[in-house]
Amino acid sequence: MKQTSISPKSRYNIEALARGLELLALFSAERPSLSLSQIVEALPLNKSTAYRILATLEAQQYLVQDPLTRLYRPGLKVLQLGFTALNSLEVRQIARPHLEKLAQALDETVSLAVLDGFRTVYIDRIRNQSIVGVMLGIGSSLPAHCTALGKVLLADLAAGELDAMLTTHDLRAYTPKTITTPEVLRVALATIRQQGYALDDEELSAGLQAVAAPLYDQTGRVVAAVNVTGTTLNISPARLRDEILPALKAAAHEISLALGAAPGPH
Amino acid sequence: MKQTSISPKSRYNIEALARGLELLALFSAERPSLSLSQIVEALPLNKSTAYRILATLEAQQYLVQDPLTRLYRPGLKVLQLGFTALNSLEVRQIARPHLEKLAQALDETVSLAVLDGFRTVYIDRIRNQSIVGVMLGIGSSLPAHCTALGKVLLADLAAGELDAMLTTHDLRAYTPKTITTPEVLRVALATIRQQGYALDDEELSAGLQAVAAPLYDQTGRVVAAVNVTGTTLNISPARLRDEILPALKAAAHEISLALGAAPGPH
DNA sequence: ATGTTTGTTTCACTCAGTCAAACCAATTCT
DNA sequence: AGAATTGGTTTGACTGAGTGAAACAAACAT
Repeated sequence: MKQTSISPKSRYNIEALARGLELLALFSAERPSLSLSQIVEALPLNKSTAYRILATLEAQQYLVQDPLTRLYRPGLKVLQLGFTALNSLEVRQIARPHLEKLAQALDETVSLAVLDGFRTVYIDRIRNQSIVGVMLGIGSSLPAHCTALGKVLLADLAAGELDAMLTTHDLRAYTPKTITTPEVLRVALATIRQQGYALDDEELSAGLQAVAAPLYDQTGRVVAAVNVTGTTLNISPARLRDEILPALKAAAHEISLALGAAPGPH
Repeated sequence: MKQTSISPKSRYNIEALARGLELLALFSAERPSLSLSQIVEALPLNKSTAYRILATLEAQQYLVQDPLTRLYRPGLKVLQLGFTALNSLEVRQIARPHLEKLAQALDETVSLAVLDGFRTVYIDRIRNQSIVGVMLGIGSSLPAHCTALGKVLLADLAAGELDAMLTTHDLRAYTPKTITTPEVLRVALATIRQQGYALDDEELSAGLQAVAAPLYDQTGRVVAAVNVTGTTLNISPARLRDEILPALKAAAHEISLALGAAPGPH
């Protein structure tokens, strides 16, 4: 991402630590537990080095090892940390009650997300009881170009930032409707910027629809976004326009105010 | 557990990594963001060493630095990891629907926890809408001796394990009703073990009541515990005995079965 | 202006981290 | 059964990565 070629802070990188953190980051929803050998083949580490890293992570309770299978998985320390991270996001704290209100009023699932590079990271969600819908948990992420949330967040980037993103990430197609070219995306973002919301009509997954609106803070920058999701079945274009969109925009505006944004025609 | 007294795995400890992890663990709900100097005074680290560790953690997205205040706070990587940790706890996955059912039936807050050393760590919770109640989030922890959950979990420890705990942790009093001596605790745990549930009558906080029941897995060990909490106002002794306790025990039994425990008179 | 605090950078010394390779214990194959 | 394979644990020697002291810079308070 940032390439201050000559004097990056990364000059201070301490390798033993970096390796340990990389190892830790190997664990994911798909690979919740790993063996020493899996780790060694996934990372360019010597077996004994990996072993020592594991021992250290385990001693610190960042990992626990199942004594039978010898498999490692994230420990409670990680959990604990994760939640302090979550709670340190003040956007979330502030937005929470408004999201609840919105979700209740519409009886639909409402989510809150921030941008991390070119990815949309979910940081909160109030679900309705419908069976179908996004199954992604808090903390997980999706490419930004194919979600309403992502597009709203991208729309506020400086031109240069967006350019950088577009050269390093390609716009993978998830459905026939996914935006796959930089040109089309740029146009879409311009529209979104002026209309103050974004739509996702089956760009990520067939049958899935979403509307998202940006949240502004004191500085006038977009710091997060809220969306309402539903299936093509229970959200008609009419309902979306007449009921959902106004409620969403109102909620987003309220939250922005609570975040200290100047009242204005967002 | 095996104690090859002079050959603990900790011999493999790699210090640079350990220090980094300790630094990371400094962040908590109370101290969600820290400056370099705060860190240096909290840990036995040289300023420049701490600086390098911070740089490394930041490069790996484990921390982010507010460019204005220079304060560091946990990054999204940590969040992400935290949730994979949470989801890797299969107890939680399995218990979830039963907890929801229980919470709905009683219209009270229901929590799920595991034991970590001498602490009770909350790993899930379904809240009711009442204003008062435990304000602790998932991932946070409390001393085990003063909560119903904790006592249920302690009750299953081997005598030796409990002894070890009691010598290293003292039983801090949170209210006049808190159990503060090992002898009393041992007696209480024996009772709990045979009756299959634990009560907490204002042992942690005045006005707060809880009942907890253990969850068993295939091996017959207690792996987690469920509880129902409420205030002394809305939970009468009668209601507790006649309505809540039976429902709780039934739910716990169901979950245990789902975890593969042998059906039996728990 | 002057002192104080906090963050950044440099540098020389040495010990911590690394890799290769041996070792051991289970599995699986013949 | 023995042989071969796989995955985990342990050792030791070499050396560069990590360390602390101390100088430097910038921000802040007085």
